[in-house]
Amino acid sequence: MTRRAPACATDCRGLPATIGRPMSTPDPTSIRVRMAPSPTGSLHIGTARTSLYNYLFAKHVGGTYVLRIEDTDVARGTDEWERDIIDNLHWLGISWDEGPQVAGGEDIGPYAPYRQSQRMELYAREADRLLASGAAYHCYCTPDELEAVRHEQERNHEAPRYNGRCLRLSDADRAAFEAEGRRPALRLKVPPEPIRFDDLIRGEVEFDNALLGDFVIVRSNGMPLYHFVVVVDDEAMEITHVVRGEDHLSNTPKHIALIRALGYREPKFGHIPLILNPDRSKMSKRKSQTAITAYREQGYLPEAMVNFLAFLGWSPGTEEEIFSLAELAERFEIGEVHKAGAVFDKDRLDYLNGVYIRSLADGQLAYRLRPFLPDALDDGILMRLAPLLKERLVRLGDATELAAYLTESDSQVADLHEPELLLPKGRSGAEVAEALALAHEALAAVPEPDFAAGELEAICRTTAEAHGWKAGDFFRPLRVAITGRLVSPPLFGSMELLGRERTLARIEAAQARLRG
RNA sequence: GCCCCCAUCGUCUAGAGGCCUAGGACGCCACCCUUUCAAGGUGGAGAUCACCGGUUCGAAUCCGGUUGGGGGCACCA
Repeated sequence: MTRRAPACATDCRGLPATIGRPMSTPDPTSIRVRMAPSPTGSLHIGTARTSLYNYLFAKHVGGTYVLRIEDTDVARGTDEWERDIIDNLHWLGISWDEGPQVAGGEDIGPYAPYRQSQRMELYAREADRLLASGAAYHCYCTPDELEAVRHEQERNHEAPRYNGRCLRLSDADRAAFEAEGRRPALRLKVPPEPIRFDDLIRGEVEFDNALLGDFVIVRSNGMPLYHFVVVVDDEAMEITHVVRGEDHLSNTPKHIALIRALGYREPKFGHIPLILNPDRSKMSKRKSQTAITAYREQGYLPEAMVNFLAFLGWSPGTEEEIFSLAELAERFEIGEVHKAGAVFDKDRLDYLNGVYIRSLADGQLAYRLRPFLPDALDDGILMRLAPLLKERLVRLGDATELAAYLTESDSQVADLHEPELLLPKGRSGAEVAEALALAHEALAAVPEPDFAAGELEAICRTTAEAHGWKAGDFFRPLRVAITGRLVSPPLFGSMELLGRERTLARIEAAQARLRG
């Protein structure tokens, strides 16, 4: 329990009551949104932000937030990723009203199950309906045949789309294919009509479905495909607003075609801008760090991450920039979301993380630092260490290096530096050895109980001054001797934490190094 | 290739016809503070609002085009 990463900072299960709006206002026009991650990898930054926007939208309007696991492609390792996704969403403080609350756990909500792999019957039934109504038809084309057609089309500069070969198969043709052992895929007969919809973020958008071609909705092995399944589930779960990434914008006309064929009610769509790599392409693993876990492991705070993510593509229209999750939910308007993509600016995340770290109370910081520091440092030390580190942490993980001198042995620390590192500019080894001797003498005179930062600083300053040393120059060799580094937490606090005995021993060791 | 979306400092953005000789933040550069590094303070550089045409007394803001960027066009999700 001691080494676990910090749990989500807020109540994971729901927003604090301070949100200013009753959470479960029974509204007849009740808004239902969903997040449908696919457990094919660790929670992605983009997925996290889409989840966040859905969450903020739902909370803002008092709607219901559904988590649905898009595990159509039941592959190995799915459970692991599902766990990762749920854990990290919780870590961010994002909660949902319906869906699996715990990885592998029971689905909670009136529309359960919320895992697609468990809803196959429904998909099969809906597919049959489409087939029966003539809105969909069997296609016996093989992948090779399809590819050949595609190549042909490319050569002729035509749009690469299905040529409708199987649209009018005779029973004899079908029987022949079946006899060959071919199993049919199911294609939607896409009506060649213009599709327009009013995007929550972009306004009116129009596509021409005549350009689409009949797409496959159920594979020849019986597995339903994504476009079909989302539409069926969204209807079944009575989703009213589909808020998703812009990469789905051009998929929307397919979905609308499906919705019409199935006789469903059309939800509102909102397509949020993509998060971009520094080169402005869609943020990808290849070019950026995309796993939320990776940020968590480095010691980014969930509050900072949420604040940062929320502002990639949205702003409250004021110059305020620090917002808690609850405050974001209060302010967030889906219609204010930008249309253009936003580059993931790590410098800005770093800055925000620093702001949040500095705003933490010492006890909170100590608690959150726990997973990043060795067990050898007990809670008492952590409490005293926290204020020393607070001003200089960008990530919690940076504490590891800053506090390393505490757990390293005296000889390790000595080995960390060349003797030259001890020398301030313009000072010789002999002079510095002299200074260390003076410091050692002065510090040795401080009895154990008085060995505290204030006292140590006073003594060292007096000593430096008495011997014509500039404070900075006098402190440098001490810092290097004690921490083995040129950069450290404040010197006297560091000494105090190290303790009298080890402090003196390290100064002696440094003196020895200068001599030898 | 086809379709769709987008376009304000390097980055995130404010701006919804006159308040803009375009504001803030990050980053960057100075200086101050200072025991290192940070943090903090002060100041600075940085955007002819992609470009070209309209509309208007007046346009970053409205319209059209161009260019550029992005996304999508699978028996992946």
